[in-house]
Amino acid sequence: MVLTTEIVNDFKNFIKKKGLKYTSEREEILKEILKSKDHFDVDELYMKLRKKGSKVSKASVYRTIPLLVEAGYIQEVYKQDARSYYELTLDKLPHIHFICVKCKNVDEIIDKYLAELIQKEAKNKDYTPLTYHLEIFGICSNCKRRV
Amino acid sequence: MVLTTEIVNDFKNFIKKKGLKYTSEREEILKEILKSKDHFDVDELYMKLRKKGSKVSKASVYRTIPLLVEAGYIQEVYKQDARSYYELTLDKLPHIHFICVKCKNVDEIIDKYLAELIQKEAKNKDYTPLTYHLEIFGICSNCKRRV
DNA sequence: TATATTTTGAAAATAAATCTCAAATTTTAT
DNA sequence: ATAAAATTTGAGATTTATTTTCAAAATATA
Ligand SMILES: [Mn+2]
Ligand SMILES: [Mn+2]
Ligand SMILES: [Zn+2]
Ligand SMILES: [Zn+2]
Repeated sequence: MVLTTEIVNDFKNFIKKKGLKYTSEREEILKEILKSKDHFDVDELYMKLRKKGSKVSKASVYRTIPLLVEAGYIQEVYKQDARSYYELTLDKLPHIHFICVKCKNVDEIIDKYLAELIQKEAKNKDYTPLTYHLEIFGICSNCKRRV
Repeated sequence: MVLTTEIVNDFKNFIKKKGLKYTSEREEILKEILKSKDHFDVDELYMKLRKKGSKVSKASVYRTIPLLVEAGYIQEVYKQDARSYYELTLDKLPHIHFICVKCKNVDEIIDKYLAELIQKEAKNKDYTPLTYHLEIFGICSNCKRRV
């Protein structure tokens, strides 16, 4: 577990180092994302902020996300219905996403051999891996039962 | 190597079995796709058809693709810049896509342990896998050299 | 405090994918 | 072969996530 205040401070330094200005909107968005437990899209995040009384615009949410990706706090994990979903990178091991094509539920699986496999293939191609997605589309056990 | 005429005939049967009508547009689109050697999006496919003098509309291309996916001839392999890319499933082993974030080049890697890993995890979750994508984003060897 | 620079919100623009609907085509029935 | 029924087509309109525009507001610097 990493402290929110510490992350917020690191982000401030990241922003400053890039010659950008540290704004309350950027901080609000980061703090809200740090509370997320699973996958989110821009609209969900924006709605959560509004419900708390925040006045941030959707445009600012869209503009802040690439900064948080670059800073390494979040990652785009998959796209569904032409929408991008993100998740916190912190405290998380790289994992597989099982996406049920019936109910759209997304399940996470940690496989300890996956990272090795990727490192091996990347080295073989002289490729520097940054991030990866393994998405498996199929039918979940719930949906198999109720046919 | 599978014969085009044989595939075209199978597709005709597939369409008929679904109670749909077999049209010259659907056949044209399938034949063009069968010539593809790598990944394509709807626009590229549509442009190739038009250059050959075909009169098919983009709407028909969009409408035929899900049929070809359902029939198992093609697969959506990744999304880039809000666009879906497809490839022929025929004669191809499941593979990894290395996507260079600098030059956008996509490289294919066949890993013989990947399919096993997926089967193992799916069985563990009582999940029926249909398709999967493993995309690795990073920097390719070419782009590493010219910094 | 004044100045320069960046960021913001609101609304317009963009673009891939989907939808609409009358005309054309395919299939089935006669 | 011909007619009727059903589906598909092309063209353009619509949808919707994301990006862009730009004047006003906020931030950083002097
Ligand atoms: Mn996840
Ligand atoms: Mn491929
Ligand atoms: Zn399900
Ligand atoms: Zn490259």
